[in-house]
Amino acid sequence: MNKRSATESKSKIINAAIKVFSENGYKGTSMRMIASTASISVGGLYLYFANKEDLYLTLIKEAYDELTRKVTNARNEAGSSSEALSLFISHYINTARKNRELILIQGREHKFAFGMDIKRKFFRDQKNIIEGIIQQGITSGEFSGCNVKETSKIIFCVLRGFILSLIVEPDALFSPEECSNLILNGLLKGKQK
Amino acid sequence: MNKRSATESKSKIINAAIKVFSENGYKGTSMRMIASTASISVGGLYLYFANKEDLYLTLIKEAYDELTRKVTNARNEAGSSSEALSLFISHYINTARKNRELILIQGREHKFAFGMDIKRKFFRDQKNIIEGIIQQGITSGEFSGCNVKETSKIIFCVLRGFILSLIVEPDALFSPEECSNLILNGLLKGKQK
DNA sequence: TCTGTAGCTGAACGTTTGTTCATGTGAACT
DNA sequence: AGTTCACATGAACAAACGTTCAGCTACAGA
Repeated sequence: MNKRSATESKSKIINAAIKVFSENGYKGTSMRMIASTASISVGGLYLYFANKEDLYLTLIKEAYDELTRKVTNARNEAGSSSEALSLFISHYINTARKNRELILIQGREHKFAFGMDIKRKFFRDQKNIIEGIIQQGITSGEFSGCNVKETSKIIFCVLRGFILSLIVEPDALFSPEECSNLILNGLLKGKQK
Repeated sequence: MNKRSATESKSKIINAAIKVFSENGYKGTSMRMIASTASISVGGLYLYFANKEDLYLTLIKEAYDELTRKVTNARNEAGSSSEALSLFISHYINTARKNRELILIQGREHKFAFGMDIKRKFFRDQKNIIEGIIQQGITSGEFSGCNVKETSKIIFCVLRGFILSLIVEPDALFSPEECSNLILNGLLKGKQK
C-alpha cells in the first residue's frame, strides 16, 4: 500500500464533493472547485470518477440508500400503529437532520431527469411504508376510516416539506413529537391527549 | 408606437425565461437559450434587462407577489377559524397549482443567498397568517390548546411539501379538502366528521 | 421620398467550463 | 541502487458561457 493512499484520496474527494455540490448545486460546481477543496489536482479526480456526472450520482445514491435503510427499520420496532407512525416520522426527521449536507444536494439539482430513477424509487418505498401503517391501523380499529392513499400523500408531504425547510429555512423546523401529535389526533378514532 | 413593439418583445422574453429557467435552473439556463426560445437575438435581451440576474429576479419577484396577493385574501372571506384555515389551504394549493411554472423556478436555484430576501419575507408572511388563524381559533374555543408556533410550522411544511411535490413528483399531489380534514380533526376540540 | 430613431442583430471578446494526457513522484519490491 | 507502477500533476484544448457594440432594419413624422 502506498503512503499516497487511493482510498484516502477517494474519500477526500467525496467529502469535498458533498460540501461543494451542497453549496453550489450541480451546474454551479466546477471540477476545479472540488479539486481544490479536496487539496488534489483536477486530473486526480478522473482517477477515481469517470466524469462529473459519475461523481455526483455516486453521492446521491449513497445518501438515499442510507436514509432508506434507517427508516425502514422503524416499521419493525413498534407495537401499535400509532407508535409505528410516530417512529417512522421521528426516524425520518432525525436522519434527515443528521444527513443534512447530503440531502442539501438534491435541493440544487441541475435537471429534472437527472438521477430521477433513484429518487422515484425512494419516494415510492416511503409512501408504501406509510400506507401500510395506516391500512393496518384502520384494520385493527385504531384509526378512523379514511382515504389511505390521500392521507399518506399528505403525511409524506409534511416530511418532504421538512426536507425543503432543511434546505431553505432551517428555523422552520419542528419536532417529531409535535408532528406525530397533530397527525395522530386526526387519525385516532377517540380523541386523546 | 412601433410595429416592432418593445412591450411585446419584453413579454415574449419574460415568457421564454419562465419556461427555460423552470426547465433548466439558473446556471443551467444560458442567455442564448432564452433568446432563441423568445425568437429574439441575444443582444436584444440586454435592451430590456441589465443582465441575467436582473431578468431572473424580475421573474421570481412577480411570482411571489402574485401568490401572496391571492392567499392573503383568504383570511377575510371566512366566518369560523376552521373555515379560515381550510380556505387558506385551498387557496394556497390551487394558486400554487395554477402558477406551477413560475414556482418551478425556485426549485432550481443556483445559490442559497440568491433572491433569498424575497423568499424569507414571503415565508414569514405566510406563517404569520397561519399563526393568526390558529391563535384566534384557540381564543374562541374552536381549537384545542396547542403550541401555536410549532403547529403552524407543521402546517406550513405540508404546503411547502406540496410545492416540492409540484416540482419533483406531480402524482404525489393531494386535494385541499383531504388536507384540511386531516389537520382540522387534529385541531378541533370535539371530534367530528 | 427622405430622415430620425427605436428596435434589433450577431460576430467578437474575455472567461470559465469539462476533460485529456504527457510528465513527474515516491513507496515498495528485487 | 535500480526498477516498477500506482498515484498525482497542471498546462492545454475545444466548447460554452455572459456581455458588448458597431451596424442594420423598419417604422413615424416631415
